Amino acid sequence: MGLRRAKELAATAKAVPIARESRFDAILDASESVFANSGYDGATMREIAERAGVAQGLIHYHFKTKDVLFEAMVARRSGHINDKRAELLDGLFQPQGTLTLENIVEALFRPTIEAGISQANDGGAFARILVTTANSSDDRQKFLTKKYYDPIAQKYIAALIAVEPGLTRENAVWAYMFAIGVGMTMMAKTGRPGRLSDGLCDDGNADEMLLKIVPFICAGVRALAN
Amino acid sequence: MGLRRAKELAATAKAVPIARESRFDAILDASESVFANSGYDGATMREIAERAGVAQGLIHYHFKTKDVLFEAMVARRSGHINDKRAELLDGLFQPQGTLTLENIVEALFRPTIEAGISQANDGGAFARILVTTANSSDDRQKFLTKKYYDPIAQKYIAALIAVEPGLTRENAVWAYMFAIGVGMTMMAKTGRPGRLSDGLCDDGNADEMLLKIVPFICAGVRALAN
DNA sequence: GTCTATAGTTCGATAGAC
DNA sequence: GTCTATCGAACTATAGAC
Repeated sequence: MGLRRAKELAATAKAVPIARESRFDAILDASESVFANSGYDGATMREIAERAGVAQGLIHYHFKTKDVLFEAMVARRSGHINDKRAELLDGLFQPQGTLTLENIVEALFRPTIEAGISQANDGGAFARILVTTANSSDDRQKFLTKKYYDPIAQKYIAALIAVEPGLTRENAVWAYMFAIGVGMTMMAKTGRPGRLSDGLCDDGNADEMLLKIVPFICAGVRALAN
Repeated sequence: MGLRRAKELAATAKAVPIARESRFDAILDASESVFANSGYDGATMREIAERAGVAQGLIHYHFKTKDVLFEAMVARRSGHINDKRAELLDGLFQPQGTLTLENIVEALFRPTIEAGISQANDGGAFARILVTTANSSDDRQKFLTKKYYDPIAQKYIAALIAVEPGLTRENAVWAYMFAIGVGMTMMAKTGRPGRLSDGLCDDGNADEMLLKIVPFICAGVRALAN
């Protein structure tokens, strides 16, 4: 039952195990890298089918339309990433956790980074989708951001206020948006940092970047919390 | 001589006066809003023609291909914005100027903001293009970023080091990239800040946002300059 | 569930009248 | 310079055999 499974995926947004190698999953994997490299409109069903090693017709059997495929792909991986984010954040509030601004910011980005690295086919593909999705004014992407990312955003905004009581709610929302903006430069993997620095900076190395990003964001947040 | 004019536009990247109302300019104006709302692949020549109030064939007479049109549009406005940026930055180094980190960051963003606001047809359209262009891994946009935005980026990176000698070149490049990332959240106009804050934040108000962004970025830069 | 073949649509670009 | 009309290619989606 292909299409039903795809719709469940999109409806629940839960952490469906990202396992290989049914053709169904191969299509979703291929979607990630093709959509990431070409955008929604630039991507073609033919290219996705080719990359997945299946007939084009099979994609329509499983997902019916390109739109459904796109949302199913976002749902599968964002469910996984955001569950991890929520789990890390909740852990910081537990008695054995250490609720600091630094830990919050790290919890915000690490799941995305690790999801990108652990991808077998194309490291960072989904991160690039996440980036353009979260920051697009396109209606489709606005809808998906609202559905899959706004709820977890609210949890992080509340956490920022918890560790920095000086933050008004307004400033906390700005701070969260700015943090996401900074994170984009890490996740987009444009190669621009390397180009601008004659190779000193490497936006392919997520751990090194986290070492720069976390202090940058934390200082910025505190500047808004006076 | 339409196409020649378009190619000169793309080749020089100079501040061509943004004047209306030849059909040539009407096409460029329409391109901005259509490309901004739909992306390169999502935009259609038909929609641009309709928005410009001209026949579709006329676009091809002036610009030959969609690719040339896109670059001509980027060239026209980025030339204008980046000339202004360079002028503001150079002014800070003059005897009568005040070279501070805050002033540098403000000079970085204000021309883009004002270009967005002063647009008659669709405020912020070009800012959205700039955002996706500068942060895309797409080959076309990578090329345009390199051609139109990397030179001015180097000037700003040098300025950051000038005011914050503690910055290594590597950290200065990261700081610049992060600053651009933060600026995106301001320029993309997704409406997300308003949604997340129940209307407290308004990403349509550029001046209010600058008041939040400048302290955030300056604190972040200084955190990397120890 | 998976494939091949193709229908139906839309798009970028061109031709040619004015 | 500007328009109308249309070509040829590429795309999404469907039909039907296996």
